[in-house]
Amino acid sequence: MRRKESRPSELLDAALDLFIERGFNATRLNDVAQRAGVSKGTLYLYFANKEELFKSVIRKGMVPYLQRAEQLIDEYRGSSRDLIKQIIRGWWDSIGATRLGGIPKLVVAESGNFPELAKFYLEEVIHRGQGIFARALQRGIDSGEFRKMDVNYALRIVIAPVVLLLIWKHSLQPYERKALKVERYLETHLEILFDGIRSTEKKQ
Amino acid sequence: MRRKESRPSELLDAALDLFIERGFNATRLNDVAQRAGVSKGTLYLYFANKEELFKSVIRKGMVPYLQRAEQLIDEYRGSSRDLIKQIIRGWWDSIGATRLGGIPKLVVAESGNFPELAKFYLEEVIHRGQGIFARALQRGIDSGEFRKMDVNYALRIVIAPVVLLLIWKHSLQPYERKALKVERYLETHLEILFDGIRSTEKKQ
Amino acid sequence: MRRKESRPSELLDAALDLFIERGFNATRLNDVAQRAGVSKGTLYLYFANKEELFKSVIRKGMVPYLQRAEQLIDEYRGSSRDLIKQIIRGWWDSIGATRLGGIPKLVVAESGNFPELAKFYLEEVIHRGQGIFARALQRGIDSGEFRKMDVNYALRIVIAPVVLLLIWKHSLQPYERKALKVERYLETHLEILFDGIRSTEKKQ
Amino acid sequence: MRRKESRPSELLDAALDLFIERGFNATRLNDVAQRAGVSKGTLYLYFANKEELFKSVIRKGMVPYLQRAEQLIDEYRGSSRDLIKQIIRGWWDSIGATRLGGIPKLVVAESGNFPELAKFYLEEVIHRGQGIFARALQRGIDSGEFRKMDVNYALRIVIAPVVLLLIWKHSLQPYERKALKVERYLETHLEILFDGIRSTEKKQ
DNA sequence: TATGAATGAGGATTCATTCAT
DNA sequence: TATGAATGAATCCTCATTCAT
Repeated sequence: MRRKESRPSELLDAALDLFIERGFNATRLNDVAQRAGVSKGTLYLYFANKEELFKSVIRKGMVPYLQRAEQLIDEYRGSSRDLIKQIIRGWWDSIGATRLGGIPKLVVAESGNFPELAKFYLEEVIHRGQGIFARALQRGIDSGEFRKMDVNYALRIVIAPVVLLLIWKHSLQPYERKALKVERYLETHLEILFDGIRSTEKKQ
Repeated sequence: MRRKESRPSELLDAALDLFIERGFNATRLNDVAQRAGVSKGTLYLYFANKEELFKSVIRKGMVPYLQRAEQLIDEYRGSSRDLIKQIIRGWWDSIGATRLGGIPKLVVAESGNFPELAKFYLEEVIHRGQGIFARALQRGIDSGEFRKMDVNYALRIVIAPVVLLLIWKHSLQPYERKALKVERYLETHLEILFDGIRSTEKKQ
Repeated sequence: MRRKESRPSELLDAALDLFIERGFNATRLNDVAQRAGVSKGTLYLYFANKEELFKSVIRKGMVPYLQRAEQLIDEYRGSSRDLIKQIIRGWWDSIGATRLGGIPKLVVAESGNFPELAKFYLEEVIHRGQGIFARALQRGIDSGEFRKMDVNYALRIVIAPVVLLLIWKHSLQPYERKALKVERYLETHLEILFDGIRSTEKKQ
Repeated sequence: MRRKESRPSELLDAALDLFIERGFNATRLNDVAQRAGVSKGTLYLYFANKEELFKSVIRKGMVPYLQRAEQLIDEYRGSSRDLIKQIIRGWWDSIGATRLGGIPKLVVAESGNFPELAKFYLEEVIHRGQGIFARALQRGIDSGEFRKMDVNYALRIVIAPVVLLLIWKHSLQPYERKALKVERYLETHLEILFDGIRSTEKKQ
């Protein structure tokens, strides 16, 4: 079969599965090739080496969502509270609940071995994601919905439980007896959060 | 000739350093041995294989702190708010700011490859740590300091920012331009948290 | 679309360049194809495999000169000394100073891996070349110009410095600080040679 | 078996055999190890990689002879003609007729792939060897035995037939029907040579 | 004829583990 | 106990060759 265009995507798909399932080191290129239904050599037609394949997997996985989130925030008309809720829920639905949710853990695990990847991820994903939350928080402060705060630190507190949930799900959760109820987890987080950052100025 | 009793401890120390610095796979037993000042063969007198060494490193690292935290909570007499603050600050000071802080990231990264380790860590460290926060939160609810809530989920929200901070510090932080101010980060977290979970019943 | 007749020649040209530049093993068929402006597959339309291509390159390179040298000796009317001079100078000008000069080194280097090529080269090039010098020397002996000698050995002494010069030029010379003056080298060789083989019978 | 000291030498011996027999590329490290009676991994205890092994083989092979030749020339008391004869005959006996005789061809064949080796060989072997002949020739000129000549070029003519003989023996000779009589070859060379360079000044 | 995507055998290299000393 | 030389399984990567189009 000969299909140059669709190949890379198929290879990345197979690679994503295996990298998430086994990590970088334990993933055999042979297995990636087999899962994609091609031979080992074919991988090398599209990716210079294992490392480049890995980086491509990460790149392809995260960027699309960020674009959608940035668009949402540009167009949103409701309360900032609802905006943040929606971003987080959307995040979970399109990343967290899918295979892509394994990427953050993967990046964390391999950051030491791939400085270049770490930098790329930091700038193209983390900083960009932080920017989204910074804007959402600032929007709420400006509107009087949220109290004044150091946005750069507050945003980390907003994000942390969700990121850790992702990491958890792809590391220790599988060994846990009872499943975590994601819905309730996020709800608890958002409740505490919005109570914790609501504006107190005009409240009685 | 060194005392044989201290030998395993020296090996674990050297191994901890390297596992944290390079991860499990990239750590060469040769280097561990060298750093401990012994030969490669000697490692095998004390640990059956690399995997056992790794598990021992993790075991030794985390348990002592938990004991202290459990003791603190038994004896504490002040407000629950202060108790939680103290646990978190103590956690940071005795774990987060030391080499041991690298362990959570390490466990997360290798959990897929070491199911047994994952289970051990889950039960001996995570569950035990969660228990500490569960008790502290319940204490506050019982005393009317905190509002009623699902303690099992709330405790995760309490812990998440601190754990993620640890993971961050040992993964992507090193590639970040400007350092994160831990003090302010924790402060922001605690402020939002205590505002978010304070009891509203009797407040004016 | 190019004329099909010239295609093989273009391929051989490209191959010669690369074989001489990099040797047999280090020459990538991909590069040969690219340099000839065709695709890799096309090579296989004209040559069964890399080895056949290699042999064709060698064949094509050396044979034409030999024909000219044989013709020269048939027709020559001057002294044998001048004849030999002319053969050697012609050899250098039409082979040594061109890309073809790299062939002897190539054959020497790969002879162990290509017995068939070695045999071909031995018979079609070496023996034929030796025949030329044998005739030239015998001609001089017969005419009383040169002293009697074992022509089969003497011819090797005549040839050796020139062949080694070729090999040298394509192996270690490139790493040498100062260039060798070919003109003077050949001159020195011929001077010693003709003094060494001149007839002494009727002198003074 | 454990014998750190003698190991490298055994490995180099095995490697020399195979490199000469098959060339660099076609030599399998596996075979080298087997011939030396060790495992593949053991090779890497003593040589960083195949290239280093190759260079070590060359280094070890040639240097010892040069030292002996230099010593000979320092101490020699007879005629320059006999000195040169003795050097060449010694060269053949201790290098040419042994396994070591394959090294020049090897170096020539691989020079393009190993610039570093080429430079090393050029300086440590070729230049040093040329120096020996330069001194011997100059000695003869000074004593009036040889006529005046450009020593730097003449020495190459002296050496060429011997070097080419070595290369020949290890490349195309094996495919030749009848063996070359080395003795007569060298004799022929020396005869022509000494006749060609003898002093004519006072000779009657 | 011509293409170039796909193949897969083959080999260098690494390193956890063993074991004779 | 301690050593460190020796092992060899395991895997990434290359590239000549094939063949569907």
